[in-house]
Amino acid sequence: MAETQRKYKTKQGEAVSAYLAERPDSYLSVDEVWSALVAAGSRVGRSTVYRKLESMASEGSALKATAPGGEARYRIASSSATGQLVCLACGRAFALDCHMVEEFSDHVLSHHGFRIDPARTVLYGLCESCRGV
Amino acid sequence: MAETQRKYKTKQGEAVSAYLAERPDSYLSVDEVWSALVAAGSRVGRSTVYRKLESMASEGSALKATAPGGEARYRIASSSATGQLVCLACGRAFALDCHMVEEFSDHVLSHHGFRIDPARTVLYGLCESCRGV
DNA sequence: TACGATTTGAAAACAAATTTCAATTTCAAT
DNA sequence: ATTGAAATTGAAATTTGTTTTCAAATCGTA
Repeated sequence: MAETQRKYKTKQGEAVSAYLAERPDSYLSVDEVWSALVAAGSRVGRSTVYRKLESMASEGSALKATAPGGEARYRIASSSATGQLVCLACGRAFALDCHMVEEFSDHVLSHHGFRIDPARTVLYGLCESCRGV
Repeated sequence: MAETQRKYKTKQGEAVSAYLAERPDSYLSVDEVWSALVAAGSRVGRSTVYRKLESMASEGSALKATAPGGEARYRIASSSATGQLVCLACGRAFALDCHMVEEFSDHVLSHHGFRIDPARTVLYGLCESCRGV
């Protein structure tokens, strides 16, 4: 099991969360984060990036979406998005900022007895460019 | 790439879809299906179960949900449901039959440019009994 | 039945994520 | 500043889930 808390601040951990924070609306894969950091000169291991992103997700400071290919993607939690979209064609993830998300989940809760957790839910479909229009 | 069409009927393929049809409300992992079939006496390979479930999902006769754990789960496509609910606590799956699903996805398409595919989307959250009330 | 096309399945290949563990780093207490 | 216990790192190994390979078996049509 991955550790859920980290008590010491480290350069590597800071670099990861800083990089996520720089891209508030992108869902990034572990390797994207890792290779960007390495390209930028910080020497950090892949496993450290895995660990940091996972711990951010479990403490709520990052959102995690599992893309169709199977790899996890993360985005910083501070943005205002209410939902998560993943394109089945290109695999890219998008943040959805829409008042209807809350209306819809409220309705499902009151009328169907199920409390949707939007942070854990990924809406799959086709993004604008993959729809061919 | 997995084949998306199958032209010949085979015992193994029939066994897989028959087993899924026997459990209309369960999301089953590949290994659950495979070991149940083997336990029941039919000699079938794991790869065949993978292939058949994947082809059922892509032709629409099964629904695929990638669970938080990371492994894919499949359930037979049910006729009237407009959405799929999976409880994060107990793991059970529920069919959601709700007019707002269509309203919501229409809105996301027209206002946000993303066509949600409800058959491929699983809404995660807490079911009535796991909410403890 | 005979034939070409499809499917099977065991094993190998693959890919993403996790774990291992010795070396390093952090931070609080001197 | 120095110490040392606890936490973190990272390269490599391992695990886990899935896909591919390819020869053999099976399917369905002629």
